[in-house]
Amino acid sequence: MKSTFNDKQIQILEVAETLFAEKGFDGTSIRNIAKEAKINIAMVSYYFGSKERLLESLIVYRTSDLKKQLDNLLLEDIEPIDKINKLIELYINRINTNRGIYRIIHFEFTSKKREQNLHAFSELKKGNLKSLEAIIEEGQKKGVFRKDIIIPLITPTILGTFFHFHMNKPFFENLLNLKTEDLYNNYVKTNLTKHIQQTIKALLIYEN
Amino acid sequence: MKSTFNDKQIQILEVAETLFAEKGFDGTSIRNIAKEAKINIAMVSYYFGSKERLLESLIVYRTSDLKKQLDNLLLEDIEPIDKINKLIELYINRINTNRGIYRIIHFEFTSKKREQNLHAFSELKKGNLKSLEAIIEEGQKKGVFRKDIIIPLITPTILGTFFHFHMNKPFFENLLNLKTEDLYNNYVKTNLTKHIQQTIKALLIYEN
Amino acid sequence: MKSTFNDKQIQILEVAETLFAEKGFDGTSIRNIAKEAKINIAMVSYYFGSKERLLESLIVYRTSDLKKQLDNLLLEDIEPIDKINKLIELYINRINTNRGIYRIIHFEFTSKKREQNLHAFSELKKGNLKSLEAIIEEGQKKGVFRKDIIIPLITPTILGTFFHFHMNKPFFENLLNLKTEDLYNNYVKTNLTKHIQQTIKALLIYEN
Amino acid sequence: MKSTFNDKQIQILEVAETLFAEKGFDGTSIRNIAKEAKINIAMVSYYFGSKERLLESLIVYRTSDLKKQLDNLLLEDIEPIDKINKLIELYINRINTNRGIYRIIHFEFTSKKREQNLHAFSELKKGNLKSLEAIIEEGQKKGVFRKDIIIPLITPTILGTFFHFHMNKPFFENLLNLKTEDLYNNYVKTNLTKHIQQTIKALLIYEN
DNA sequence: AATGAATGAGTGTTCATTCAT
DNA sequence: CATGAATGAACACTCATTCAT
Repeated sequence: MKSTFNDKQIQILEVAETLFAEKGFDGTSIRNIAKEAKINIAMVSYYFGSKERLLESLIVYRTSDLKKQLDNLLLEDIEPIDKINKLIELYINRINTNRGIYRIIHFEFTSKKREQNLHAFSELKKGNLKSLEAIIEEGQKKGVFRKDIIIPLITPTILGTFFHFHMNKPFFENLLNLKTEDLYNNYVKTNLTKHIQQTIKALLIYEN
Repeated sequence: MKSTFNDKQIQILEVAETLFAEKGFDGTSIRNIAKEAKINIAMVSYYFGSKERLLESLIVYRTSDLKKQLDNLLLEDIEPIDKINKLIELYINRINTNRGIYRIIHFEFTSKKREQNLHAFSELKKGNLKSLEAIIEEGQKKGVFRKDIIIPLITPTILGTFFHFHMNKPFFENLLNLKTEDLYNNYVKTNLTKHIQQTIKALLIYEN
Repeated sequence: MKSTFNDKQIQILEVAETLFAEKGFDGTSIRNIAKEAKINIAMVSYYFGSKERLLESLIVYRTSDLKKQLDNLLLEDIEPIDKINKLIELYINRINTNRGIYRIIHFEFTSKKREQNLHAFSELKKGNLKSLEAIIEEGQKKGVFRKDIIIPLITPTILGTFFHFHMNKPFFENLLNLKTEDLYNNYVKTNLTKHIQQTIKALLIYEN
Repeated sequence: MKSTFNDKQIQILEVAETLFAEKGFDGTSIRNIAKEAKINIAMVSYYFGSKERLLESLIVYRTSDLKKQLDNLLLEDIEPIDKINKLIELYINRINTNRGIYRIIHFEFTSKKREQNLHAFSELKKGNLKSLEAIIEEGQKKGVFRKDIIIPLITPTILGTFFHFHMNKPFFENLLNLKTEDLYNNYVKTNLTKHIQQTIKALLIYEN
């Protein structure tokens, strides 16, 4: 799919992403965005119609290629548990790289106020769940995963663990002595990812 | 600790809690609060100094007795795994009952903008972690828990799972057919709690 | 009835009256009013809620005592034709003195956009019509007025003639050589008033 | 006079007429016009120079043939009073048919802000007055009209009555039970026209 | 101790117009 | 000749806070 956003729109979207992530949607003013992006205040309304629709555009802009990545993963010829591990890695890597947008999604699309706004976003979540179901059912057929799994609760554990860690970044930076951004990122990519993979594996495989 | 808030302050705090939870801190105006609480607009500044300090007061007001509950749990004479299960139950029950404040905490104290504001809140988190460490170390000594656990990552899994579920309430209500508030609450108290307990148990006990 | 407007509100109302009359409602900005009245821009919203409601308040402020004047006239012990003449004089004098508000009424409350807004204003018009009907029916009973009068069309002739004259002030000032405001006002009070009185008298009395 | 407006200009003029009549000049934006007329926003400035000059063009476009109609009337071989009646009918019919433009004229060219703008419009009014004078002087010479008439005040009575009625359309629709546009138009063409004709006749003929 | 009045700064949005192409 | 892109200024309105009483 070809992006429908032009250069200036992308510039605005990226500045908006940063600011929304830092200060929240309501905490960011169009003037903030305009100043940071060095564009005229009127441009946001001009290009996106409204601040609200800028947010929607931002979600579309950032999530449009996730589905493709998931589909590719599903087709790989590897064991189910490895698919799960790769899926976790993919999620965490994606979110950690695009921290901004996922933080925004996490914040802004959970309040009653905005929940109904983004049909596209709800569809994304359904698609993600479908992919996960496919993998787990494959594992169940092969007899390696337990059969009494509540699949929709897996995603909250994967994403929730990461988000809670990330949302409390300053706390964990301090606690785990992750003084630089690199140390933090490295911890996420190794220890945190591994923790989540272990957790999910334990849940999927071992008796309780 | 004796509460230092008078009746009117408490009235304001409770209205603020509801509104902050519904619309976020920036999305809630002092006017909203004043109108809802049927008090004068100047009262908020008068009683709390500023909107920001109202938020801080709110955190203090709502979290001051959590520590006590945790301490009591630690002293109970039951198996470590049961303590963990009770801890999970306590957390989820507390958060689910006081959704407002935890949602606020989750939202407002994770952004760069406000992270440094609440020393007290950081202390709370450290205290919580200490309690969890105590239980797990007890289980490790007794030989029932694995020794290679990264304890600080347990909390993100417990709380993150719950939060992610709760943040996507509309999505899961729809997906799991939880049409009423009662059905939703019941699902949280049974299925979701059990899912988290199983997850943590699997993680703490089984080899990987 | 005691006015419910305080000094500052009255100050705003009077400035608004002048500006709305000169430039129309849409042509006048809250900034214009604030600047002219030397008050803060926020005061208009603060005192009246919105620009629209400022206009409503203005109508109420200026028309609230007209009914009383009409009632007094009805009770006078004079001939019907003299009552009509006095009514015309009263109308013209009132409108000419309060040109601003009547110009505004004439302009702003005739467009579809705002017609329904002011119930009070519609009631005023009904009351005026009632008074006129009372006088004319009295004259008809006394046998001095013709019986085939369409009473509701009298008001358009009285007010319409005046308004059309007034709306084309510059044209008539030039045509009739009314170089000063005094000359203009005098012409209205004598010649124009007399013209309208003659017109209505001729209509009410003579056969066609 | 050959129209100097091309098709696109005429399209813009006609949309502008409708919108100006409905919402006033200041209440109508170039965007409104462009959208309604399905043309580019820049077209208005491009074709007419500015929004103000679009209004002027509109007046010219719509009033350019009135003079001709009046001249024809003057040359008819009928009694003066019949000429007056025909003149009234002509005016009301014209205005009622082209309500849009006359409403605009009535609204926009009477405020201080714009009065001086349209020389052409002032000339139109002078021409109209000349025609009326010609008819009345003819009647006076024939001895059928009174000699003490202030001719310039006749027009305000004719047009003013109609306008006041029309400006209070909703009020009279309700009062006179004119539920459909047809009923309203019919009332204007019969009752209102007749009322004005009677009024002017009474004024021109009967002693006071 | 409590509050109504008031304010300057800021909000998102729309305005008429310009200009490069 | 025509227009999409762009803009600075202005719009009505709301903000958190202050202050005299």
